[in-house]
Amino acid sequence: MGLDDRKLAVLRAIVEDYVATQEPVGSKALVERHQLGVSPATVRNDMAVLEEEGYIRQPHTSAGRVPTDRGYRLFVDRLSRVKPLSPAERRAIERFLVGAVDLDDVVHRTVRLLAQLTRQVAVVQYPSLARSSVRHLELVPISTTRLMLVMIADTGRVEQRLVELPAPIPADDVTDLRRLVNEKLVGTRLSETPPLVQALVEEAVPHLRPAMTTLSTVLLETLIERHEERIALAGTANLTRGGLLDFQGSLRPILEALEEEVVMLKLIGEAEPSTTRVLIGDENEIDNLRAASVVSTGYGPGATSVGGLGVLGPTRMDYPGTIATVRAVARYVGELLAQN
Amino acid sequence: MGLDDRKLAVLRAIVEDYVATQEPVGSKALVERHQLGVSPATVRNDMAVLEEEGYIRQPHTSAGRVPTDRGYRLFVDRLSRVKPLSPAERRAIERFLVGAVDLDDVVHRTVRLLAQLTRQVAVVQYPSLARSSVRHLELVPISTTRLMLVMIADTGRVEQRLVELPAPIPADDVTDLRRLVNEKLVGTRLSETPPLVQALVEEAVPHLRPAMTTLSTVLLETLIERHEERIALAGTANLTRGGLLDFQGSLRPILEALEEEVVMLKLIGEAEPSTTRVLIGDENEIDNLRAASVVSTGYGPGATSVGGLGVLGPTRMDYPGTIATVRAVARYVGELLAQN
DNA sequence: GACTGGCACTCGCTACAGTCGAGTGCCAGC
DNA sequence: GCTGGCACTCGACTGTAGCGAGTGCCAGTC
Repeated sequence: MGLDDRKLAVLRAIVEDYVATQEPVGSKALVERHQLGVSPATVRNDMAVLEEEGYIRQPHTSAGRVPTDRGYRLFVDRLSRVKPLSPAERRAIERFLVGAVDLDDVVHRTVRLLAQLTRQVAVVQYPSLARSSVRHLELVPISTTRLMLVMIADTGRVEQRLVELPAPIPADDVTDLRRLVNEKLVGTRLSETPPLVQALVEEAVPHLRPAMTTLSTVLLETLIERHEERIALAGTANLTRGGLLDFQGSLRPILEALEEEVVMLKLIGEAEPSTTRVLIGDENEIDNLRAASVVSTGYGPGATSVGGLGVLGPTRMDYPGTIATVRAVARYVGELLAQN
Repeated sequence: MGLDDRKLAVLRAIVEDYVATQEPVGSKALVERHQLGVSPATVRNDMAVLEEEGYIRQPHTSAGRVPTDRGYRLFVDRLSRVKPLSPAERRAIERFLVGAVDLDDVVHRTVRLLAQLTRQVAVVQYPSLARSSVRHLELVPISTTRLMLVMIADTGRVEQRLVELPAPIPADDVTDLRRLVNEKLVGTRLSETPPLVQALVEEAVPHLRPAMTTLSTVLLETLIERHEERIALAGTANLTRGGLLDFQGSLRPILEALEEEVVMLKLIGEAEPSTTRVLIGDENEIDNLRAASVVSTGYGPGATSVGGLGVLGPTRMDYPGTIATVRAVARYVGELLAQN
């Protein structure tokens, strides 16, 4: 029911203290460390209400209180402001990202930076192929029956795939194929490409048709089936901070989830650059991550996202700081991509 | 000193039991579970000698014995045979690796397979560029002052790097550059390439020289500085098996080391395909891995290695089984590459 | 009516003592 | 050189007791 201002202040104080100390916080310690202007007894009454409403709980009778997932949620939604980054952090971000030589490098630097600043596990999705446009397609003959298809996307991503042709093909035909696919596909978004690829086969002159058919299959399979979404990870060692208290004693489910690219993609791959998503504990749909929280956002050169990034940590996490860092890093990465 | 056959048999029995049960093994249990043909008292005498020689130790007085790193070493060198793989394992390997569509896919499948079969952390190095030959170099114009350099190696590896030209360059010149670099470099081993790249610059006609200079710099930096060695990891969740006993309670140092590609490369990137290297605990030069063992070997299409692969786990590890699996997987991967 | 001080109560944590038993080292005897 | 026997060690476990942080409740005050 109506939580008055002081009760909210008590909840905020509990969250802040618990995040800082990792220990259940009691009424006495609370009034000592925060200017609440009331006595411990009053705080106790407030706590009782907060507990009844499900925002905090006691690990055992006669222990202090600990925020619940619901408590963190309220804290994040209504009680915290995004901390401005310190100048040192801003500098760290710039220094880290300047000098990246290519996309791989940008992604790797970003994920390490994020892990280091937040001291959590960081996840960065490579710019999604589905949201990229084709900049160029290259066909490199490997043998008479094999081509290497190299696709360069406007996001800087480069993907290659071996094409096994049904029959040997002369060099001139490769040139023709290359010209055809580039004419049709350069500049199109990959998600809108399938009908065009279809058309390519139909319009091809008869003697190119078999090769074009194989090529189109590879194109569709590789590029459109979102099969090729990739992620980078860093900072798994940070999971071991905070002893075994976080993650209810076992890192196993977390580590397992982190290795499943599909899972991670689902987790971080959906937000727009301007919004930041916070998933707290139980809100997470992935069972293995019920003891963890995820802060994620999208990034991209403009207002639309080409990929997601975020961090994963214990529910007992510095949300305001983490949110600020994740946002800032995403913005910098977006700028970096825009320069490209 | 002279360890007679029975003492060696006792050591073997201790290693086997300890690996299986994860508990210190006592003299009585030993004679019950193995046909040693002597009494516990005799075994105790043998154990005393083994302990004196540093092959086993007691966690505390009045506990059973546990092998030391030195004990495992002796076990691996003299007391164990490589277990033949079960048919099920062979089938698993084949099924897993058949159907890989490109090198990335091969590497990813391999590392997952290895993690799954050994139930340890698996590490696979991508085929080393230094040991690859150039199959083709492609230059794709991105803008008038930017080229994408794509290198395809005979191992299937494809690397790309952006080349920022000092001045705009017409399309015809790009064609010339492409022809020149391919003429000179295709078929050469990357480690032998530097002088050739040098020559390219010197022999270039004047108006191509600035572009060629930049290009050669990128070539040398990217491809030869072994900067681009890469690895794939899988099975970190396996570190949490065996509770907290392995790795003396903290996964942190291990996880940290695993994230350092340089460290991992040093660890697995040196053996020939025919040899298998086993590093046990303290033998490891990397401090963070003093509590772990590493089994690694090289793989390649022929008798020379193009990369390394291996697994990392607790010193308390099934060495014969792990060694067999690592070897078998390396051999299969080699065959797969040879077909290419 | 809201806040406060006081008080009895709960219960996890730590320390300590006692018991049990696996495992050892040693020794005399075969 | 092997064995059975025996005294000994010491970690693991159990039970008890005391401490103290923290609570809930209540009567009193502003």
